Amino acid sequence: MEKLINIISGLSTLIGNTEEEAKEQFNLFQLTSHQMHYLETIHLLDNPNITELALQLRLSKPTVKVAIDKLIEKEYVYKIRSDEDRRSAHLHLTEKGKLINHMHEYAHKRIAETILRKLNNDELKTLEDLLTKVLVDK
Amino acid sequence: MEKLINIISGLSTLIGNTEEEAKEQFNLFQLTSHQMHYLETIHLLDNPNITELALQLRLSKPTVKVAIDKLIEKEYVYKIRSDEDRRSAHLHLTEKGKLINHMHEYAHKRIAETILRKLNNDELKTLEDLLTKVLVDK
DNA sequence: GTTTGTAGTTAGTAGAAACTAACTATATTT
DNA sequence: AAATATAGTTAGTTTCTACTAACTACAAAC
Repeated sequence: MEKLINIISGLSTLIGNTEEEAKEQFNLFQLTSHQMHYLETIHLLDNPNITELALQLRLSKPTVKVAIDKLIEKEYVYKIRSDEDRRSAHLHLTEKGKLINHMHEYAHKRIAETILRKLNNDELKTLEDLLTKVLVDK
Repeated sequence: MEKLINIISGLSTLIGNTEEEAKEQFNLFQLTSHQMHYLETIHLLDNPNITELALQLRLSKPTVKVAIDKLIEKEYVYKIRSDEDRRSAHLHLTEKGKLINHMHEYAHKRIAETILRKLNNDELKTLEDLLTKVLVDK
């Protein structure tokens, strides 16, 4: 188990650093880590309304409202009023807002490249199968 | 490559979520994510002084100084004045501050357990060998 | 159709987190 | 030894981040 934990630690560092670098690449356009987290959570929850977002982030609705207003102002997010419940509005990422996902994709691609550089075809196939086994149904 | 990227994405999510959960476990003792990042960076830089820490975090020295004062107050960090340059002081984590590392270790252990549950001995050995190959000398 | 509930907003406030400018104390350079 | 530079600190300010209380508009329950 000791060895496995060390490997996971290494993997965690590799992924963390690569994501960090990717953020810096994309960070040219001014966003705080908090604001990035908002964008990620909107993506994760698949267009939540303010109440759902506040719940997930464990913040009050006014706090989230103010933060979202700034992201709307900066054109990372827009609102669509719900037809089913006209009190409510769903949050969507603009193209600019979706860059946050591209950022993660970019990081993952870079890690994939590292792996491809280190392994031959057979090894790659084996690694994919094993990791798939690890990841299925959580 | 597509398949590999998806696997990495899954792995990244698994690690991210597990670290997140671990943080919540340990979060009983009041620390903001910013403050945790300070502790992690002090560990990463291996007892930096204020100037080095500010440089790494890309913040001004007064900002970092104020933040560190609070962490000292709360007994997560202490300072040792340098003998070589008596203007300077190095930052150290207290036992309480080192919990931040235990937190990561705890997350990694939990991931290891997930893997052990999914794979048999042969598969585990193969996975370890392959990932070791991926991780060596970056 | 009146009451009660819910989504979102507005206003006001408190504390945290960032900055610049200017200071003290120690080191280094000339 | 005087001038310059560097580490850390202090003071003052601005912006960000969070909250509660109270409001509007719509929905649901009675």
